[in-house]
Amino acid sequence: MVSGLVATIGRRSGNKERLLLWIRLLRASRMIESELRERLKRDFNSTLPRFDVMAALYRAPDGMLMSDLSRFLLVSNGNVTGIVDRLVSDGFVSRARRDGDRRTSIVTLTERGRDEFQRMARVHEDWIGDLLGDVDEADAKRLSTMLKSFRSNWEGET
Amino acid sequence: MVSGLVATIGRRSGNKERLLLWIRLLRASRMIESELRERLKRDFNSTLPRFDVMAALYRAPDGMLMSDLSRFLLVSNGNVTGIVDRLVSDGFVSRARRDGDRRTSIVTLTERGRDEFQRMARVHEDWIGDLLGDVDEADAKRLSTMLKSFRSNWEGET
DNA sequence: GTATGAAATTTCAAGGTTGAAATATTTTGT
DNA sequence: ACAAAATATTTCAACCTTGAAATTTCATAC
Repeated sequence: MVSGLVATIGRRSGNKERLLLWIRLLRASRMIESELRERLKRDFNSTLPRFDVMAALYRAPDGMLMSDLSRFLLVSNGNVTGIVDRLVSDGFVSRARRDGDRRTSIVTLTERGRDEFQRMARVHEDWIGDLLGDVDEADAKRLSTMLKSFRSNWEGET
Repeated sequence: MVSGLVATIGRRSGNKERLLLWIRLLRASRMIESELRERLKRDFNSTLPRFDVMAALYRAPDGMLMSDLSRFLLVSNGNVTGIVDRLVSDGFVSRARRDGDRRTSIVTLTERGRDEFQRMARVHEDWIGDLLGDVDEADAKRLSTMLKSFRSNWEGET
């Protein structure tokens, strides 16, 4: 780390390819997200973030803390507050104060929430199958595997 | 299309794999986006949408119409208005009324805007190389190719 | 030339998103 | 017991995002 060459040395080969990959990755997920948003709105008068929260809660029958939701969904705490607020006022979700620790509240799907989510999930799976129809099963698996390894290796770097 | 089997017939095989792929795709791009957002804020006091607009304008020395930007970036018209407004007030971008058609205005990067974008772009490429470091060059190319075919085949469906 | 419709943009309300500050509660150190 | 640190959540301002309505200007038909 002695000369001005450091900046150059730091560059991996293949960064151009990675940049292109990132652009296409982003573009693909934007297109799909946009289509899903439209359909969720049209058919269920809902949104993707609401769907995500309900999906998380559906898989956790005993409920989740706000911070669990936030961590699992990779979004901020304040964000979850707002989404859950609206889901509560729609009767799909309930907050229960927990004795033992009065800072936290357990969030669960209501009966109505479960029903509504099941209706959405059924269609949602078909939509994805539809939107990703060009990717055949084998490719889907390979892509999936590549993306899986893709955890947050860089967390905590400068 | 005569029986209750229709719903089942409509399903492609491999939808489970596609669903998993979608979840991982979304998760990956969320993680990367979040990291980029943080770094752009920290080092340039900027945001991803601003970066995207500037990148588009950088590649179009003669400028773009608002609607070109909107189409190219896959975001709504109203959205672009706000982002460009803020870039203008920061002196990175300028709107020029065009004679011939007074409905439109040509948006271009200012001198300062070009400089600033170049500074950002240099670092940005390294960031992506860093964040996608686990994907080797060959995989990046394959993934890229798969995602490319991924245009909007479904546009205009029900 | 004048109405009528088309096109480009802006405005606006509602919701999503973050990061930081504020609140409330629990835990820990002494 | 008490102060201080840690934890869970909410609040808030600023920005992003959409879709629909409003505005301004242009093009077309008559």
